[in-house]
Amino acid sequence: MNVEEIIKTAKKMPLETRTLIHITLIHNKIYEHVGNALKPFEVSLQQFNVLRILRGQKGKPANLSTLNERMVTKMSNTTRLVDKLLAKGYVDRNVCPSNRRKVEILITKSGSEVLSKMDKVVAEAEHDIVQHFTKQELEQLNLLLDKF
Amino acid sequence: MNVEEIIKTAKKMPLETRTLIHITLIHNKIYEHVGNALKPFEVSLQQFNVLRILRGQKGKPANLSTLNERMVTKMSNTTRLVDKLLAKGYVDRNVCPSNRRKVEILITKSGSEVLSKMDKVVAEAEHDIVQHFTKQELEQLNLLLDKF
DNA sequence: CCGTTCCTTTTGTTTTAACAAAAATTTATC
DNA sequence: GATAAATTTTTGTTAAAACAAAAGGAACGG
Repeated sequence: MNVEEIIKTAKKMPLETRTLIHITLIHNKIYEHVGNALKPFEVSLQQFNVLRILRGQKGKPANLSTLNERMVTKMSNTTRLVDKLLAKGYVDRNVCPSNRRKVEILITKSGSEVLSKMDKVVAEAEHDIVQHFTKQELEQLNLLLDKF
Repeated sequence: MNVEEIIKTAKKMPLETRTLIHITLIHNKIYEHVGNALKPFEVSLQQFNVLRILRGQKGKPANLSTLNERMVTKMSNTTRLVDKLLAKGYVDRNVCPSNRRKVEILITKSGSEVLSKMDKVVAEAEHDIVQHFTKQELEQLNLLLDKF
Protein backbone atom coordinates (compact mmCIF):
# COMPACT_ATOMS: atom_id res chain seq x y z
CA MET A 1 0.00 0.00 0.00
CA ASN A 2 1.55 3.19 -1.21
CA VAL A 3 0.19 6.13 0.71
CA GLU A 4 1.39 8.77 -1.70
CA GLU A 5 -0.18 6.98 -4.61
CA ILE A 6 -3.52 6.51 -2.91
CA ILE A 7 -3.93 10.08 -1.82
CA LYS A 8 -2.28 11.24 -5.04
CA THR A 9 0.24 13.57 -3.63
CA ALA A 10 3.76 14.10 -4.81
CA LYS A 11 4.42 16.45 -1.96
CA LYS A 12 6.55 15.22 0.87
CA MET A 13 4.52 15.33 4.03
CA PRO A 14 5.71 15.20 7.63
CA LEU A 15 6.42 11.70 8.83
CA GLU A 16 3.90 12.05 11.65
CA THR A 17 1.14 13.05 9.29
CA ARG A 18 2.04 10.31 6.86
CA THR A 19 1.87 7.74 9.62
CA LEU A 20 -1.58 8.78 10.73
CA ILE A 21 -2.97 8.96 7.21
CA HIS A 22 -1.49 5.55 6.65
CA ILE A 23 -3.27 4.12 9.66
CA THR A 24 -6.53 5.63 8.49
CA LEU A 25 -6.16 4.09 5.04
CA ILE A 26 -5.42 0.69 6.54
CA HIS A 27 -8.38 1.01 8.85
CA ASN A 28 -10.62 1.70 5.86
CA LYS A 29 -9.27 -1.37 4.17
CA ILE A 30 -9.95 -3.53 7.21
CA TYR A 31 -13.41 -2.13 7.63
CA GLU A 32 -14.25 -2.71 4.00
CA HIS A 33 -12.87 -6.25 3.76
CA VAL A 34 -14.31 -7.53 6.98
CA GLY A 35 -17.59 -5.73 6.35
CA ASN A 36 -17.85 -7.41 2.96
CA ALA A 37 -17.11 -10.79 4.47
CA LEU A 38 -20.00 -10.29 6.88
CA LYS A 39 -22.40 -8.97 4.26
CA PRO A 40 -23.91 -12.39 3.42
CA PHE A 41 -24.89 -12.73 7.07
CA GLU A 42 -26.57 -9.34 7.10
CA VAL A 43 -24.85 -8.22 10.26
CA SER A 44 -22.68 -5.17 10.72
CA LEU A 45 -19.17 -5.34 12.10
CA GLN A 46 -20.46 -3.89 15.34
CA GLN A 47 -23.14 -6.55 15.63
CA PHE A 48 -20.48 -9.18 15.01
CA ASN A 49 -18.41 -7.67 17.80
CA VAL A 50 -21.32 -7.86 20.22
CA LEU A 51 -21.78 -11.53 19.41
CA ARG A 52 -18.08 -12.19 19.92
CA ILE A 53 -18.11 -10.47 23.29
CA LEU A 54 -21.15 -12.47 24.36
CA ARG A 55 -19.47 -15.69 23.37
CA GLY A 56 -16.46 -14.65 25.43
CA GLN A 57 -18.78 -14.61 28.43
CA LYS A 58 -19.07 -18.37 28.21
CA GLY A 59 -22.69 -18.56 29.25
CA LYS A 60 -22.47 -15.78 31.79
CA PRO A 61 -24.84 -12.99 30.78
CA ALA A 62 -23.42 -9.56 29.99
CA ASN A 63 -24.92 -6.23 30.97
CA LEU A 64 -25.28 -3.52 28.39
CA SER A 65 -22.60 -1.47 30.08
CA THR A 66 -20.23 -4.41 29.95
CA LEU A 67 -20.81 -4.76 26.26
CA ASN A 68 -20.41 -1.08 25.85
CA GLU A 69 -17.10 -0.70 27.61
CA ARG A 70 -15.63 -3.32 25.31
CA MET A 71 -16.76 -1.54 22.21
CA VAL A 72 -16.13 1.81 20.65
CA THR A 73 -19.69 3.01 20.21
CA LYS A 74 -21.88 5.06 22.50
CA MET A 75 -24.18 3.45 25.03
CA SER A 76 -27.35 4.58 23.35
CA ASN A 77 -26.29 2.91 20.16
CA THR A 78 -25.37 -0.30 21.93
CA THR A 79 -29.00 -0.58 23.01
CA ARG A 80 -30.03 -0.40 19.39
CA LEU A 81 -27.37 -2.85 18.25
CA VAL A 82 -28.77 -5.35 20.70
CA ASP A 83 -32.29 -4.58 19.44
CA LYS A 84 -31.19 -5.69 15.99
CA LEU A 85 -29.60 -8.90 17.22
CA LEU A 86 -32.70 -9.61 19.25
CA ALA A 87 -34.86 -9.22 16.17
CA LYS A 88 -32.67 -11.78 14.41
CA GLY A 89 -32.94 -14.17 17.34
CA TYR A 90 -29.20 -14.17 17.99
CA VAL A 91 -29.45 -12.89 21.58
CA ASP A 92 -31.79 -12.92 24.56
CA ARG A 93 -32.38 -9.90 26.77
CA ASN A 94 -33.89 -9.91 30.25
CA VAL A 95 -33.99 -7.53 33.17
CA CYS A 96 -31.48 -8.48 35.81
CA PRO A 97 -33.35 -9.86 38.85
CA SER A 98 -30.87 -8.59 41.43
CA ASN A 99 -30.82 -5.06 40.03
CA ARG A 100 -33.74 -4.18 37.88
CA ARG A 101 -32.00 -1.25 36.25
CA LYS A 102 -29.66 -3.61 34.51
CA VAL A 103 -30.30 -5.97 31.65
CA GLU A 104 -28.75 -9.34 31.01
CA ILE A 105 -27.85 -10.26 27.50
CA LEU A 106 -27.03 -13.77 26.35
CA ILE A 107 -26.12 -15.22 23.01
CA THR A 108 -28.62 -17.83 21.80
CA LYS A 109 -27.87 -21.20 20.28
CA SER A 110 -28.81 -19.82 16.89
CA GLY A 111 -26.49 -16.85 17.52
CA SER A 112 -23.60 -19.12 18.43
CA GLU A 113 -24.11 -21.21 15.36
CA VAL A 114 -24.14 -18.32 12.94
CA LEU A 115 -21.22 -16.72 14.78
CA SER A 116 -19.04 -19.73 14.19
CA LYS A 117 -19.79 -19.45 10.49
CA MET A 118 -18.95 -15.77 10.55
CA ASP A 119 -15.68 -16.55 12.29
CA LYS A 120 -14.52 -18.50 9.30
CA VAL A 121 -15.08 -15.80 6.72
CA VAL A 122 -13.77 -13.09 9.02
CA ALA A 123 -10.60 -15.05 9.71
CA GLU A 124 -10.11 -15.43 5.96
CA ALA A 125 -10.63 -11.73 5.40
CA GLU A 126 -8.17 -10.91 8.16
CA HIS A 127 -5.66 -13.29 6.74
CA ASP A 128 -5.99 -11.67 3.32
CA ILE A 129 -5.30 -8.28 4.77
CA VAL A 130 -2.05 -9.29 6.46
CA GLN A 131 -0.96 -11.73 3.79
CA HIS A 132 2.23 -9.85 3.00
CA PHE A 133 3.51 -10.06 6.54
CA THR A 134 5.67 -12.73 8.05
CA LYS A 135 4.94 -13.76 11.61
CA GLN A 136 8.01 -11.89 12.78
CA GLU A 137 6.97 -8.74 10.99
CA LEU A 138 3.55 -8.93 12.60
CA GLU A 139 5.13 -9.27 15.99
CA GLN A 140 7.40 -6.35 15.31
CA LEU A 141 4.42 -4.32 14.11
CA ASN A 142 2.47 -5.09 17.26
CA LEU A 143 5.35 -3.96 19.41
CA LEU A 144 5.43 -0.65 17.57
CA LEU A 145 1.68 -0.22 17.68
CA ASP A 146 1.79 -0.68 21.45
CA LYS A 147 3.58 2.68 21.61
CA PHE A 148 0.47 4.59 20.58
CA MET B 1 -1.81 1.38 24.43
CA ASN B 2 -2.57 -2.06 25.74
CA VAL B 3 -5.01 -3.80 23.44
CA GLU B 4 -5.95 -6.54 25.86
CA GLU B 5 -6.69 -4.05 28.58
CA ILE B 6 -8.83 -1.85 26.38
CA ILE B 7 -11.01 -4.62 25.04
CA LYS B 8 -10.88 -6.36 28.42
CA THR B 9 -9.90 -9.78 27.31
CA ALA B 10 -7.55 -12.13 29.01
CA LYS B 11 -7.85 -14.59 26.19
CA LYS B 12 -4.99 -14.90 23.83
CA MET B 13 -6.16 -14.01 20.38
CA PRO B 14 -4.53 -14.76 17.05
CA LEU B 15 -1.79 -12.33 16.17
CA GLU B 16 -3.55 -11.34 12.96
CA THR B 17 -6.74 -10.48 14.79
CA ARG B 18 -4.86 -8.60 17.46
CA THR B 19 -3.09 -6.54 14.84
CA LEU B 20 -6.28 -5.50 13.13
CA ILE B 21 -8.08 -4.67 16.36
CA HIS B 22 -5.04 -2.68 17.34
CA ILE B 23 -5.19 -0.66 14.15
CA THR B 24 -8.87 0.01 14.70
CA LEU B 25 -8.26 1.25 18.24
CA ILE B 26 -5.49 3.55 17.05
CA HIS B 27 -7.70 4.84 14.29
CA ASN B 28 -10.37 5.70 16.84
CA LYS B 29 -7.80 7.54 18.86
CA ILE B 30 -6.66 9.55 15.86
CA TYR B 31 -10.18 10.32 14.81
CA GLU B 32 -11.11 11.48 18.28
CA HIS B 33 -8.02 13.62 18.92
CA VAL B 34 -7.94 15.31 15.55
CA GLY B 35 -11.71 15.72 15.55
CA ASN B 36 -11.52 17.46 18.93
CA ALA B 37 -8.76 19.71 17.72
CA LEU B 38 -10.98 20.80 14.83
CA LYS B 39 -14.10 21.24 16.94
CA PRO B 40 -13.51 24.94 17.67
CA PHE B 41 -13.49 25.57 13.93
CA GLU B 42 -16.77 23.74 13.48
CA VAL B 43 -15.50 21.65 10.60
CA SER B 44 -15.43 17.88 10.38
CA LEU B 45 -12.28 15.94 9.63
CA GLN B 46 -13.63 15.29 6.15
CA GLN B 47 -14.20 18.98 5.53
CA PHE B 48 -10.67 19.67 6.71
CA ASN B 49 -9.42 17.08 4.24
CA VAL B 50 -11.25 18.75 1.38
CA LEU B 51 -9.66 22.07 2.25
CA ARG B 52 -6.22 20.47 2.41
CA ILE B 53 -6.67 18.87 -0.99
CA LEU B 54 -7.81 22.15 -2.46
CA ARG B 55 -4.78 23.92 -1.07
CA GLY B 56 -2.61 21.24 -2.65
CA GLN B 57 -4.02 22.31 -5.99
CA LYS B 58 -2.14 25.61 -5.66
CA GLY B 59 -4.80 27.74 -7.31
CA LYS B 60 -5.78 25.16 -9.89
CA PRO B 61 -9.44 24.28 -9.42
CA ALA B 62 -10.39 20.72 -8.53
CA ASN B 63 -13.33 18.77 -9.87
CA LEU B 64 -15.58 16.91 -7.52
CA SER B 65 -14.32 13.60 -8.82
CA THR B 66 -10.74 14.68 -8.17
CA LEU B 67 -11.62 15.55 -4.62
CA ASN B 68 -13.48 12.32 -4.29
CA GLU B 69 -10.73 10.01 -5.46
CA ARG B 70 -8.41 11.46 -2.84
CA MET B 71 -10.86 10.84 -0.06
CA VAL B 72 -12.54 7.85 1.43
CA THR B 73 -16.14 8.92 1.20
CA LYS B 74 -18.72 8.33 -1.51
CA MET B 75 -19.23 10.79 -4.32
CA SER B 76 -22.71 11.78 -3.20
CA ASN B 77 -21.38 12.76 0.18
CA THR B 78 -18.54 14.75 -1.31
CA THR B 79 -21.13 16.97 -2.95
CA ARG B 80 -22.66 17.62 0.43
CA LEU B 81 -19.29 18.18 2.10
CA VAL B 82 -18.59 20.89 -0.45
CA ASP B 83 -22.06 22.32 0.17
CA LYS B 84 -21.13 22.84 3.79
CA LEU B 85 -17.82 24.46 3.00
CA LEU B 86 -19.56 26.70 0.49
CA ALA B 87 -22.02 27.81 3.14
CA LYS B 88 -19.09 28.77 5.34
CA GLY B 89 -17.47 30.71 2.52
CA TYR B 90 -14.36 28.52 2.52
CA VAL B 91 -14.69 27.40 -1.11
CA ASP B 92 -16.06 28.58 -4.44
CA ARG B 93 -17.91 26.28 -6.82
CA ASN B 94 -18.57 26.93 -10.52
CA VAL B 95 -19.56 24.84 -13.48
CA CYS B 96 -16.58 24.06 -15.63
CA PRO B 97 -16.84 26.10 -18.86
CA SER B 98 -15.13 23.51 -21.06
CA ASN B 99 -17.33 20.67 -19.84
CA ARG B 100 -20.53 21.73 -18.23
CA ARG B 101 -21.02 18.42 -16.50
CA LYS B 102 -18.07 19.13 -14.26
CA VAL B 103 -17.71 21.60 -11.46
CA GLU B 104 -14.63 23.53 -10.45
CA ILE B 105 -13.94 23.97 -6.79
CA LEU B 106 -11.48 26.45 -5.37
CA ILE B 107 -10.45 27.35 -1.87
CA THR B 108 -11.19 30.97 -0.98
CA LYS B 109 -8.92 33.41 0.78
CA SER B 110 -11.00 33.01 3.89
CA GLY B 111 -10.74 29.24 3.54
CA SER B 112 -6.97 29.39 3.24
CA GLU B 113 -6.73 31.56 6.30
CA VAL B 114 -8.72 29.29 8.60
CA LEU B 115 -6.98 26.28 7.13
CA SER B 116 -3.61 27.57 8.22
CA LYS B 117 -4.99 27.99 11.72
CA MET B 118 -6.40 24.48 11.64
CA ASP B 119 -3.04 23.17 10.52
CA LYS B 120 -1.49 24.32 13.74
CA VAL B 121 -3.90 22.57 16.06
CA VAL B 122 -4.00 19.45 13.90
CA ALA B 123 -0.22 19.24 13.85
CA GLU B 124 -0.22 19.48 17.63
CA ALA B 125 -2.83 16.76 17.93
CA GLU B 126 -0.86 14.55 15.57
CA HIS B 127 2.29 15.17 17.51
CA ASP B 128 0.54 14.21 20.73
CA ILE B 129 -0.60 10.94 19.26
CA VAL B 130 2.87 9.85 18.18
CA GLN B 131 4.70 11.39 21.12
CA HIS B 132 6.08 8.07 22.32
CA PHE B 133 7.82 7.33 19.06
CA THR B 134 11.32 8.24 18.06
CA LYS B 135 11.91 9.33 14.49
CA GLN B 136 13.51 5.99 13.75
CA GLU B 137 10.60 4.07 15.18
CA LEU B 138 8.20 6.07 13.06
CA GLU B 139 10.24 5.28 9.98
CA GLN B 140 10.29 1.64 10.88
CA LEU B 141 6.55 1.72 11.47
CA ASN B 142 5.92 3.28 8.08
CA LEU B 143 7.97 0.61 6.38
CA LEU B 144 5.88 -2.06 8.03
CA LEU B 145 2.61 -0.32 7.28
CA ASP B 146 3.58 -0.18 3.62
CA LYS B 147 3.16 -3.95 3.58
CA PHE B 148 -0.60 -3.73 3.99
C1' DC C 1 -29.12 15.74 -36.34
C1' DC C 2 -31.34 11.98 -33.41
C1' DG C 3 -31.10 8.40 -30.49
C1' DT C 4 -28.10 5.85 -27.59
C1' DT C 5 -24.54 5.44 -24.47
C1' DC C 6 -21.30 7.18 -21.32
C1' DC C 7 -19.65 10.43 -17.85
C1' DT C 8 -20.14 13.64 -13.91
C1' DT C 9 -22.76 15.34 -10.40
C1' DT C 10 -26.85 15.71 -7.65
C1' DT C 11 -30.95 14.10 -5.18
C1' DG C 12 -33.42 10.86 -2.40
C1' DT C 13 -33.56 7.28 0.97
C1' DT C 14 -31.94 4.32 4.56
C1' DT C 15 -28.67 3.05 7.98
C1' DT C 16 -25.38 4.21 11.38
C1' DA C 17 -23.14 7.22 14.71
C1' DA C 18 -23.05 11.25 17.84
C1' DC C 19 -25.11 14.10 21.14
C1' DA C 20 -28.60 15.30 24.69
C1' DA C 21 -31.91 14.28 27.84
C1' DA C 22 -35.42 11.46 30.07
C1' DA C 23 -37.06 7.23 32.52
C1' DA C 24 -36.54 3.68 35.92
C1' DT C 25 -34.35 1.88 39.71
C1' DT C 26 -31.09 1.80 43.46
C1' DT C 27 -28.28 3.98 47.01
C1' DA C 28 -27.27 7.53 50.30
C1' DT C 29 -28.55 11.20 53.64
C1' DC C 30 -31.07 13.34 56.87
C1' DG D 1 -39.03 6.54 55.47
C1' DA D 2 -38.91 10.69 52.44
C1' DT D 3 -35.95 13.19 49.49
C1' DA D 4 -32.03 13.76 46.94
C1' DA D 5 -28.31 11.84 44.33
C1' DA D 6 -26.28 8.31 41.59
C1' DT D 7 -26.46 4.41 38.29
C1' DT D 8 -28.12 2.00 34.23
C1' DT D 9 -30.65 1.93 30.22
C1' DT D 10 -33.71 3.88 26.84
C1' DT D 11 -35.69 7.41 23.81
C1' DG D 12 -35.41 11.40 20.84
C1' DT D 13 -32.99 14.23 17.71
C1' DT D 14 -29.49 15.63 14.63
C1' DA D 15 -25.48 14.82 11.70
C1' DA D 16 -22.79 11.70 8.86
C1' DA D 17 -22.10 7.68 5.87
C1' DA D 18 -23.80 4.09 2.69
C1' DC D 19 -26.60 2.80 -1.04
C1' DA D 20 -29.53 3.54 -5.18
C1' DA D 21 -31.16 6.05 -8.79
C1' DA D 22 -32.05 10.19 -11.44
C1' DA D 23 -30.64 14.48 -13.89
C1' DG D 24 -27.85 16.88 -17.11
C1' DG D 25 -24.52 17.19 -20.44
C1' DA D 26 -20.97 15.14 -23.77
C1' DA D 27 -19.57 11.81 -27.21
C1' DC D 28 -20.55 8.64 -30.69
C1' DG D 29 -22.76 5.96 -34.54
C1' DG D 30 -25.97 5.75 -37.86
